[in-house]
Order: sequence, then C-alpha cells, then structure tokens
Amino acid sequence: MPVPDQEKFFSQIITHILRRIDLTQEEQQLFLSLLSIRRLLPKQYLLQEGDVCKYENFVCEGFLRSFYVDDQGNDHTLHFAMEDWWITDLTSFVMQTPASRNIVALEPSVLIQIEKKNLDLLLTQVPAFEKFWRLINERAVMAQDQRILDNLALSGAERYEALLKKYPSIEQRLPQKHIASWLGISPVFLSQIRGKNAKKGK
Amino acid sequence: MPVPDQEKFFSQIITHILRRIDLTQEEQQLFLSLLSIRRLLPKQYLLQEGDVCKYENFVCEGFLRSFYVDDQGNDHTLHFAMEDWWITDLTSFVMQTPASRNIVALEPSVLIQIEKKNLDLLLTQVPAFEKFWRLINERAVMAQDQRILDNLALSGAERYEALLKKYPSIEQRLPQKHIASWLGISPVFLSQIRGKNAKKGK
DNA sequence: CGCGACGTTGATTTGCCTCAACGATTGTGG
DNA sequence: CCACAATCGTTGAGGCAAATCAACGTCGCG
Repeated sequence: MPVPDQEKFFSQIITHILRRIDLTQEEQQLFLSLLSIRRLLPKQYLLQEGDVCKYENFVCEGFLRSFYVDDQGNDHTLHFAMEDWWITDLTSFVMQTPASRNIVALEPSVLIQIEKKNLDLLLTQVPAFEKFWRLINERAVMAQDQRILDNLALSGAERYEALLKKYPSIEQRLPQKHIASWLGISPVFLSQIRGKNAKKGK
Repeated sequence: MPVPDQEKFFSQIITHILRRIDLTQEEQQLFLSLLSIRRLLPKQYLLQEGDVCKYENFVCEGFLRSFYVDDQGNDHTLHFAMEDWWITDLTSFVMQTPASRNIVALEPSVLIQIEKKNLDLLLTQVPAFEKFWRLINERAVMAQDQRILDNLALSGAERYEALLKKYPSIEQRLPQKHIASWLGISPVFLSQIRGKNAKKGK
C-alpha cells in the first residue's frame, strides 16, 4: 500500500534539489527510488544517543531538535530543523559510529530519509549530487561559523536579538526553554531578557 | 622566473588531494595551472575585514589565524590553520561580499591559492573536485559542530583541556592569548586555569 | 478537578572579566 | 652591546553577567 501524500513529498524534495543542480528524468527517478518516508509524532525520537545514525533526513513538514545531554543531565540544543531543512548527526552518519546526541520531533513531522549506503550509491551513480551536497555542506559551514562568532562576540541578550532578527517567527513555534538552550543561556535568564525588552517597548 | 620550491608545494597539494579523490595526469595539470603561490611573513595579512575574499588558501607551511574584531576592539579567534589545512572567509568567498574578519600569518607561511573564478571553472571541468570539496566541507561541519557543542556544554577549563587533548603541541606554537581567544575566555583567566592545573601536577 | 510542564520573579552564588601592578622575554635603535 | 620599549604571562582585587535555587501563577491535559 502506497504512502499517503508520497507524491507530494517527493515533488517537494525534487523541487528543493532542482533549485541547486540539474537532473534528468532518469536521475530523478533513481534518486526517488532510494528514499523512504518517515512520520514522527511530537516527542518521538528520530535518533538516540548511542545509536548509529543511518540516515540523512529531509524535513517535509514539522519541526525537529537535536540536542546533547551532559553528565549533569542538562540538555544543549545543537540544531533545529523545519520544512526544507536537512538534519542528521553528521559525524555518526559519516563515520558510522554511535551518535553523541539525540534528535526528537517537536511537532508532528514528515521526513524523507536516505540511507547511508544508498547515498553512497547515489553519489557514484549521479555525480551531480556531489555538487548538491557540497552546496548543502557549504551553507552549513557558513551558518555554523556565524554561530561560533556570535557565541564568542555577543552577550546572551545580543544573541537572542540576532536570532529574532533572523527568524522572527521562531517564538511561535518553540518553547522558550529550547530557544534558551540553543542560545547557550538558562531559561530563567532568557525570561529576564524578555522582561527587560518588553519594558523598553520593543 | 619560477617560484622557488614550487614543485615541492605543488606535489604537497596533489598528495593532499589524491588522498581523497582520483585524478588523471591531465586533470592534475589543469588543476595546477589554476593555482598560485603566496608567501607571508609573520603579522602579514592575507585578508582584511571589508575586502572581498578572492581565494581559497591551502597552507603548505606556517600558521595562520582568522579573527573578528568587535566594536570594543576585542578580537575573537575563529580559526587556525597549519600545514595541509585550508583557510578562507567562506561567506565572503562564496558570496563575494566584504569579509567580516581578518586572516593573518603568525609564522612565515607558504600558501597555495585558488581564485574563485578558477575554482568555479575547475568544478565544471573536473567534477571529481565537487567530491573533494564536499569532503572538505563535511569535515568542517563536523569540527564546527563539535566546537559549538563544547561551547554549550563545557566550562572554560574543560574546553582548554579538550583542546590540549586534541592538539597536545598547540602551546608550543601559539601564544596563550590566541588560545584564550579561540576558547572564548580571557588571557587572564586562561593563565589562572593553567596555574591551577600545574599545582595539581597535571 | 488535579497534576505536570512552562514561564516569571526575586535572592543568592559563581564563573569569568576587567583593571592594575609586576617580572620575564623579545626586539630595536643608539 | 646595552638601554629602552613593547609584548606577554602571571597574580591579586573587585565587579558583573549569567547560573542556580526556590516560590509562585498559568495553562493544557488526562
């Protein structure tokens, strides 16, 4: 029995990919044949610490969070992912080693997954995908570089401001504690920042 | 007049590349024809904030540092680069926009440079290089991801310890203030950490 | 209705910074 | 070759940003 809406999600990822590289019909078909669709409910785990990450995941719908839990049980948010974003534990995926982090759905989500061995196959069969992943990685490097810079150069309040500027609607979609965790500050402190900003009529 | 030691540096970068991808003799020759060699003295700038970054730079010899200077004049170290590493301002290079940061030599250095338009040409002429840069970017993503995680989850002292574990000889090559700047702590505080570690017989 | 998750607010503590003074080292010009 | 300046690391004192702890109100949900 076919996955409901499979066509819709496949066409979504094809659109996403054709924005960056050109593919023939045959190449597109090969690509699609290597994918699978995965649905997650809120609080459902896509990856757990210790497991080997088998997939690169493209988010068709929903919202995911990857985070690390330290010895004292505090969790630290590494990444978020929403529609048209990719998410994985890259180190675990590339090296096929146990993951150091968890990935969990925050909303009902639909993902398209490609398995490691299928991705390897795809890259040899259709070299255009090398370019695609070069570009994806390139963007990731630039974004992470900026995040590192912000962590080094800005205060908690400034980082929050920068985040809001880049993703104005983030607050509608995420509990504050996860935003705080991504920023690297405590939820209590984020609340204080918001309190001050509110007074200043921002 | 030929650059002294050019052959040596070219063979160094070819070795570096053949570790990751296969190339024919012709492809290697094309690649080499797109490169240029650059020498820097200590304190000499490779890139200055505001300039557009024209090159990807491969370090044959020496040591470089990229850093951002904030409004208050504090500098923040983004990256180091030593032998067989690449360094650039990726955002400036990819988008051809003014750089937000500086890159400076800390030691006498020899770089191999490839210009943006030559790299673009190379990528279309020799698709194997797409794979090469995908792999380079992949490594960068993994390394930066770990750095972000360390910044979120570890104290200054712990980050220092992690750095020493990964690069035990880093202290021989870098002044402490640059290490502190990379770690995101003040030089004074790093000195205190070292003082405590020394007492504990570490 | 009652419980648990979340955000807020206030009090206290702490990790790290800034400022300042001081040796040690390096480099530079006389 | 030496004097001087400049740079660097160390050490101590005081201060601030942000964490922790705790109590409380709100909301959504079983």
